[in-house]
Amino acid sequence: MVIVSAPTAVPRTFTAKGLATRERIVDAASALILEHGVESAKLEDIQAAAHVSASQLYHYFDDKGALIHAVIDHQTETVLGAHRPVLERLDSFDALEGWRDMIIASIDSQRCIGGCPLGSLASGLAESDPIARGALADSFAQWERLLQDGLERMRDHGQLRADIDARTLAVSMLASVQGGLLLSQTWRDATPVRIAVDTMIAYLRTLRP
Amino acid sequence: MVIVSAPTAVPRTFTAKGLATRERIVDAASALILEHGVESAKLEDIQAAAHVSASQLYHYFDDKGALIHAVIDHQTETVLGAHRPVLERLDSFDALEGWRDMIIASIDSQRCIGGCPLGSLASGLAESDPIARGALADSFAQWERLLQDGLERMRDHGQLRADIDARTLAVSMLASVQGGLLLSQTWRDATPVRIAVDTMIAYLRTLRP
DNA sequence: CCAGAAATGGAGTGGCAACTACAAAACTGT
DNA sequence: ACAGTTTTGTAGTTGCCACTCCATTTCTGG
Repeated sequence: MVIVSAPTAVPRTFTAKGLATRERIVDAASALILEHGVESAKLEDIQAAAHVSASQLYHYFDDKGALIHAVIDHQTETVLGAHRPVLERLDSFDALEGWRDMIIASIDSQRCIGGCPLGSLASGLAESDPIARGALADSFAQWERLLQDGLERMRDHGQLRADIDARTLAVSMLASVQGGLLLSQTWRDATPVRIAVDTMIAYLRTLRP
Repeated sequence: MVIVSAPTAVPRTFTAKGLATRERIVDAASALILEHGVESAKLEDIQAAAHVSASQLYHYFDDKGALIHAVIDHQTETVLGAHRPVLERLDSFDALEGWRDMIIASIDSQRCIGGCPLGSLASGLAESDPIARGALADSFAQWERLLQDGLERMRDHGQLRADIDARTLAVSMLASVQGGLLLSQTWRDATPVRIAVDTMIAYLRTLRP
């Protein structure tokens, strides 16, 4: 059997109703994946949670991988969407502590289940889905960028010395958040992430002019 | 059907040859799980890598879960076994940098694949296997203890102020390592973990007497 | 209002991977 | 040497779960 015409994916067009259904699926998948892990989340459960049938799921996504990629995009928007407004206003240590409180409130509201939506996805997909790893690498890069810009703003506001390396500090803060959330998830206790971020903030205080 | 006698697991006894086979299986499973992730690692591949048949695998382990628990114990011993001798000699900033170099050499030798063996297992099992989560929580606690003791030794050697909170700093360092390794794994670049640990060391330098 | 398209229902099916059955071989202690 | 035990080989089987098929209903544009 020879494929004659190019197998270009038909550019599917969705109605508003269709898009709403698609969104319901992604929402349900995001929640179940966060709660049970990427690999343990079954499509059947996602269908039930989203109140859709199997045919609907496959109407909107080619396969499970495509759904997971949509979940990555969704969680990236959710996480960055929550952090962006806070980090874009970063200009003082008070604001920085507000950011820390947001992180703690977030993990606390989940009872430490699931950890960081992006961190869990990254860890669970990095070695089995190269495309997913690339997408998550990009998500982390955006997050890091927000932190870097925020730290530079703090510097420009005279809160930090002029010679700080904002990029290095941003990577360190992101690592502290991710590692702290992993420990909090494993220990089922929000303390570690609070300690990790507080320690980074304490370090930044030593970098005041 | 009523179970009359208590279903106490028969305390199986293995010969030296049997234990060697069991070890081969755990070694192969550890490597494949690190390379492909917990859920993606197939028993069939593990059998092939360990050169054992299915019956052998089930002779030594009740099921896949039991094998994974053995892998957790194995990786805990591998990681802590590597860090223990270094952390037990922690008494200076030079020694601390030696520890950092060990971590970087380790992730580099794996080409950033798999990240931290314990971190990946924790993230992949925390929401699907409570027993595994508990075991890994304990592994992290032991690791943190080693760090805490090391920091206290540095303090006692006059390298750190007397009023430092070693426990808090140990948690922060562990979080930096874990978060750094996750970023390194995702970005396929050892730089993040180096930055994360170096930043923590820089902070400790501000805590000298 | 009516054709074509999109959305949905629901009962499949196929493949894979965890797990089992059973017998033979290799070992161990006496 | 031999009885019992441990180790191993081979060839299944079973259940789950991602994915499919086709009919039906609902929607949209002209």
